[in-house]
Amino acid sequence: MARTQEQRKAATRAGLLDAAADQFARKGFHAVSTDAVAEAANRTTGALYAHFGSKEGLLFALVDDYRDATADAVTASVPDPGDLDGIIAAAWDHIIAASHAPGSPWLLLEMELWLHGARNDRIGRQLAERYAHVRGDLADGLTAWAHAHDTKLVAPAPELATRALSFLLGAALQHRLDAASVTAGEVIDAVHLLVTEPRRHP
Amino acid sequence: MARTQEQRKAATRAGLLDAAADQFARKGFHAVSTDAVAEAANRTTGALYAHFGSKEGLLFALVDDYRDATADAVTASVPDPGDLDGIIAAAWDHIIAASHAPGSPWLLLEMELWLHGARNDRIGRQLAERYAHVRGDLADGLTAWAHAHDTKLVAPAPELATRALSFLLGAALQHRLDAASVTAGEVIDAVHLLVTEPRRHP
DNA sequence: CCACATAGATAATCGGTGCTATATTTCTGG
DNA sequence: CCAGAAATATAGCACCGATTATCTATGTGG
Repeated sequence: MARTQEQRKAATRAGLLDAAADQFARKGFHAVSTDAVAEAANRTTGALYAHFGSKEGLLFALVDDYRDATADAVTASVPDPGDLDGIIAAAWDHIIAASHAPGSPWLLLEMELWLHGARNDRIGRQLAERYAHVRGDLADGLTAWAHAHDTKLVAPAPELATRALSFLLGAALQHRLDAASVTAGEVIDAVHLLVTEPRRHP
Repeated sequence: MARTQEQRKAATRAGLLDAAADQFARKGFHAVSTDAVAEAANRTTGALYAHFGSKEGLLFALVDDYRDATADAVTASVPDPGDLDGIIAAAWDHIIAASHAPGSPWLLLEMELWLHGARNDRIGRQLAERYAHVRGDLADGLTAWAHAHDTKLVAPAPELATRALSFLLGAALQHRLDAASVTAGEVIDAVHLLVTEPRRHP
């Protein structure tokens, strides 16, 4: 096990952040003890405090990492930009399902962090950047799609991106509480409607 | 002060619930102590525990009350069913602004409770009912509007209600982190688009 | 190999918090 | 008015959890 110090450090840091993400998502920041996070990462609070200084520092680091890491995860998971409905369906799947690790409560962490962002300026700014980044990627995807299909977008791409993201988020919230209340088909229809030229004439 | 016991009790209960709603919204359930809630209501933890038995009991009661109280607040706040854009604008204002008490973090409480609902079956069911109720009211409003204007809705009213609610929620989330990222006009346009027959000129 | 530096583990402190047992105030029925 | 009941207050306990010194292990440069 001749790991370099740097590797060791990075591994613990990553492990702690992963554990924190998981626990914070499942139980909420304040309901999770530093011991619980450390134990889940097979480390101790000593390591945690050496890395992050405080429990809040752990949260800040998590938000930072989170912003950089998952920013383009949604858009990257999209298969190919051929079929718009396919893209929407993939995005929807990605949001409501755990995406990466099965059972990982993605949406829960998203909302947990959103709440902290709404209550803490520093976190709020980080998240705002993150959302802006996601919208940017989405907007790029839309313009690329429109270009590839020789279609004109009904509104500026950034606005359409905001539209799509808004709808997907809100639908996911409702879906989580009552899966029957929102079907994938309805989501696809609605986002399609928000983004494309109306097919019918007045 | 010859208040009857019943009045006293009811007032205390209401005061505690109000204080809990406010504090939970601002800081989060686990970050708020029972003492803090009691003090904010000018009572003591003795009264709190006599009424709700436990801190979690207070949360349950809050969710219950919340469901019944604010269910039709959104739809009731709508001025008159004449102008659809006006209705949407009012709903949007209601969601992003504090609605009732100025400065009351409505959306924060909404999301705080949503998180607890996603983590706790009992709360989740309550909230699911609440959301269903809101959608129901919204759907009724839409059918009434369509009827009054002799228009046909593009899809079944319940689906349109889900659409509108989805978009409004998701837009509110983004708006809270970055007010500039979502404008009222964009919201109105989008919801309009989701609900009405496509038309090229106003 | 060996001193040093760095990463991580241990264990104790200390304030805070949920909750309970008991006292006190406030109403009600006679 | 006055018991008894109901609503709320008071005080304190038992525990937990964030933080911090301090100690041990692990890699590193000479």
